[in-house]
Amino acid sequence: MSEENLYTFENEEYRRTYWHTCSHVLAQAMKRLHPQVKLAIGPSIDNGFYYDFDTPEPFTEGQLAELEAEMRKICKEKLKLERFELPRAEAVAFMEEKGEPFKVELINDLPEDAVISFYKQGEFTDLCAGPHLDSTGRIKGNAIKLTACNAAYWRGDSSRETLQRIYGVAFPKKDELDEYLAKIEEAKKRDHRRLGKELGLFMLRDEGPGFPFFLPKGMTLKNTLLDYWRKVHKKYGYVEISTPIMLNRQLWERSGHWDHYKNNMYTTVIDEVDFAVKPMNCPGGMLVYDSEPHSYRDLPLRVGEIGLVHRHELSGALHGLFRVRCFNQDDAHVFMTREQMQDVIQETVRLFDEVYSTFGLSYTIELSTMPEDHIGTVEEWERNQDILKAAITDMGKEFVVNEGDGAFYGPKLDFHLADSLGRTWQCGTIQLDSQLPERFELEYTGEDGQKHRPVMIHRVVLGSIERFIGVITEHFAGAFPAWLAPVQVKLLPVTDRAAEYAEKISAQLDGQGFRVEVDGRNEKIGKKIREATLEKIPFMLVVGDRDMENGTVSVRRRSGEDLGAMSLDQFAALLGDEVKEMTIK
RNA sequence: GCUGCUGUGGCUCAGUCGGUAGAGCAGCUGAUUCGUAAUCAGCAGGUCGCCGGUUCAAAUCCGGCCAGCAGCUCCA
Repeated sequence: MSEENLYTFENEEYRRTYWHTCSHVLAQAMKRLHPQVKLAIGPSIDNGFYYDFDTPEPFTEGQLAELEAEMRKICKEKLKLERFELPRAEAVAFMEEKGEPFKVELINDLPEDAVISFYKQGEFTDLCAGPHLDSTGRIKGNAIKLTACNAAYWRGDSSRETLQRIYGVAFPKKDELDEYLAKIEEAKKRDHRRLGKELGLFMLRDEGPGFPFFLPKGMTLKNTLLDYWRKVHKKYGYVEISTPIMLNRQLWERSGHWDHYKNNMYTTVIDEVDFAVKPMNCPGGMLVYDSEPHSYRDLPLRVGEIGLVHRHELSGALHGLFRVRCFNQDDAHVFMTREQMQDVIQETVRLFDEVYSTFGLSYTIELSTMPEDHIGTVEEWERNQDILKAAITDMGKEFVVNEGDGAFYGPKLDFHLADSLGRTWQCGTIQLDSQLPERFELEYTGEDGQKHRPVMIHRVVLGSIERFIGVITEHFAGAFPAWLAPVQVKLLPVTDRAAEYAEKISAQLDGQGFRVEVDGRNEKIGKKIREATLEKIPFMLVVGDRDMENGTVSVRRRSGEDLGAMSLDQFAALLGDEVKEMTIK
C-alpha cells in the first residue's frame, strides 16, 4: 500500500490519529479563548473525539461556535506538531509551571519506567503518548463540528471533580461531515421512545418514573415475543416456573443481596418483618430447586422464569425502555455438575445465536471479571473465568475483557446489542455462580450415591423484555416483520358499500390466527393507505366494488409495493409464509 | 446521584420588550361515497410541569421541587 492510500479516512488508525490531533486543536483553542481553564484528557473515540476541561463556569453549547472558529484558525496556521520527552521530575515541574494539576496527577500515576512524552503545536503543549498528524494544517477546518458539551467526572470517578467534556467530529471533507450529521438526524427518527409513542407501544408517566406502561399494541408485541421465547426454550429443554415478587429479608441475607445489592432494592415491612421486592429471580429459583431431591440424571436442569424485577436505578440513568426501574427478565437458572459446565455454556451461546439471528441482530461479547465487592474466593473466581473464556474461545467467538465488572456472585459473559445511534446495551448475559448453590446448600445425588453440590449459571437472552423491545424497535425502525407486528393486516374498504365485505374478510383472517384491523372510517382510500403506512402495518388490503364482485382483496405492502388483486386464500397463504420465517428450526 | 439544557390542549409546535394563550393533526358534528400516501365545513378542548416570590399585571423575570433530554456514574 502506498503512503497516499494510507492517508484515506477509511483507515482506522489514521482516523483515530486525525481525531486525536483534533482534540489537541480543541484544547489549544480553549486555552486561547479561556486561559484559566485546566486541561484534563482528550482522546479520540469511535465516532470522533472529546476533551475534558475544568472550567470555572459550566460551559454551554452556545459557546461551541466560537471554539469551532478558533479551531479553524489553528488549522489555517498549519502549526507543526513536535514530540519531545522529559524525565519524570522535569515533566512534573513543566506541568506545575503551566498550572495544570490534572496533568501533574497523570504524570505521577504513570508507571515507573514510562516514557513521558509531550506534543507541542505553536504556543500549546500537551502531555500525550501520541501519535499525531505532523501539522494542524492537515485538518480540514470547516469539516470540524463540536457536537455536544456535557459533564464528566475526572477519571470516571463520581467522587472526584466534575469536568466539562466537549465532543466533536471531524472529516477530511465538508461533504462527509454533512453526510454524517444527516445520518445522525435520520437515526434519531428510529429512537424507540419516539416510535413507541407514535406506534402506541408504551408510555412513561411522571407518576411512575422508570416504570413503563404497555399499551395494547406494545402488549401484543411483548406477548408475541414471549410466545417465541417459550417455543425456543422448550426446544432447548427448559421448564418454566414463576417465583414471588416479594420475599423476606432472611432470604436476601442468605443470598447475599441484602449485603451487596440493598441500595438498589425496594423494601417494605409486613407484619413487622422486613421484605424486599425482588431485584433478581435467583433466590426464588434456589428455593424451587431445593424443594425436592435431585439426581445427577436430572442434570443439567434448565429452569426458566419470566420474572418481574424492580431495581432502584439512579434517576439520571433512566432511558426510555433501555433503562427502567421495573422490568421482566427472561431469566433461567441451569443447574449442573462441574463436568457439564462447558457444554452448558456452549449450548446457551447456541441458543443466543439462534434467537439473535431470528431478529437479524449482531452482538459483541464482553467477559466481566471479579469486582471489588464480591463473594467467594479468588481461586473460585479465576477458575470460573477460565471456564467461560475456554467455552467461547472454543466456539471461535471473539470477546473483550471488562475488568472488575462481574456480578457480585460470579463472572459473566455479556452480550451487547447496538441501538440506532450505535450506543450498545447489554442484553444477553451468562453468569457463572458457584456461590448461591453453596449458600443455599443445594445438592444432587451422584452416580456414587453420595450428595454433591451442583454449580449453576444465571442467564438471560433478551435481557429484559422491555430493553429488547426497545432494541428491536430501533433495529426495525418500527417496521416489525409480519410475525411480530402488533397488527399484521389492515382492511381498507374503499366506500361504505365494502364495509361489510371488509368485516367478513377480517373475521376470516382473525379466525386463522392473524392480527387484523378494519379501517371503517368514512375517509378516502388515499388517507387510509397513508395512515396504515405510517402505522407501519405490513399488509393493507384495499377492498372495493371490484373486489366484492370478484371475491378478491387488493394487496399492498407497507413498502408501497402493489401486489394486485388475489383471492383471500392466496393472501392467507402469502401471509402465512411470511409469518413462518421465524418458525423454530 | 452529578453537570448542562428543556417542560404550552391527546400529538407536533408558535407565542415578539411581562398586559391572564394560538396553529396543524387527532376528537366530535355535518356534508361528501371518492380505488392505492392527507375531502370540505363547523364545534369543542389549555388553572402554559408543580409550589412560592417580584410586579398594578407572569406562559414570559427570580427561587425551590418534579419529570424529561444529552453525557458522566451505574447496569438487564
